[in-house]
Amino acid sequence: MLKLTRKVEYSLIALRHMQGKSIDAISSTKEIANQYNIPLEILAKTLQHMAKENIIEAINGPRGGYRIKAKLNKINLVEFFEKVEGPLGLSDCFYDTNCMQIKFCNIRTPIQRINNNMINMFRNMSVQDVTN
Amino acid sequence: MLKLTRKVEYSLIALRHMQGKSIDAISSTKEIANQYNIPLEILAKTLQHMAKENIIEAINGPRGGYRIKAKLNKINLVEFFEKVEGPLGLSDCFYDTNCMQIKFCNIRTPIQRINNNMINMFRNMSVQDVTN
DNA sequence: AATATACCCGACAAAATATATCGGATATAA
DNA sequence: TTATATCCGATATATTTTGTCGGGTATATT
Repeated sequence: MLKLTRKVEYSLIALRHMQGKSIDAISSTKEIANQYNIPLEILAKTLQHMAKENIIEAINGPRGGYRIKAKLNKINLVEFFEKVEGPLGLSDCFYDTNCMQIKFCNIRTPIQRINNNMINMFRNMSVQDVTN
Repeated sequence: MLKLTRKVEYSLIALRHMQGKSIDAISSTKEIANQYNIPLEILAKTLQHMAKENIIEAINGPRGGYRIKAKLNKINLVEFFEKVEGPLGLSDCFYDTNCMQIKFCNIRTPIQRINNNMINMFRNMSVQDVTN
């Protein structure tokens, strides 16, 4: 409950890794996977995903890899989490109306207040706050 | 990612239900399950668990059920979540040292800061803030 | 042009977690 | 005595997360 996924963690590890290099240095999947002991294929997927979201940029071919593309201090953690993992919320019912209990539920409003607090907290932090 | 479990939600729904009654009124599992459309057996487990944690009190026999035992304004949400679901943290590595990546990890400290923010947020809210 | 390296990507598989069910027990009011 | 309600371990199902596989495309280097 209330955990980050590995995908988010791997993404942050990779970004922090790239952040530690000069601005246009390139990091390959293999390099990062080896250094942080992350399964190669999973990390590959994760990086491809971030590339699609324009957080990083892919360079093909031998000597290829990735480098940071976005301004990490301009992306807050809610945006980042949603780019990597999809909709964010303490309960599905805040972005998906398929809950069978919704019409009986007596805690939706109070939970929503907590949810707003959580969202605000994450909105007040940038990716760079984590990767720096 | 970052979701409450049904168990926590059912617990809160039940507490709020009881909170709406007079102090020593008794609510049965069946009554609550019916009213909020919750599977009976799951709710039963959930209530038994809360009873063991002394949040509510069980009354056996016919016309039995549960009533609130603890001061809900004295239990913060971290305590509550941990009573119901166990240890709380954005990553396992903050309460369990079994992560194979821990010695390579470059984001543990920054994530821990976020984790502390989240914990503090939940610590500043009582169960009663939700059930009232 | 051939080759080797690295990204691309959908489909699949395994593992972990969350959710739900079952069966038989005990307690107690009526 | 009976019916109702809690108690509780074991098991089953569903969902989500995590990891794997196979065959593709792009490009630097030789």
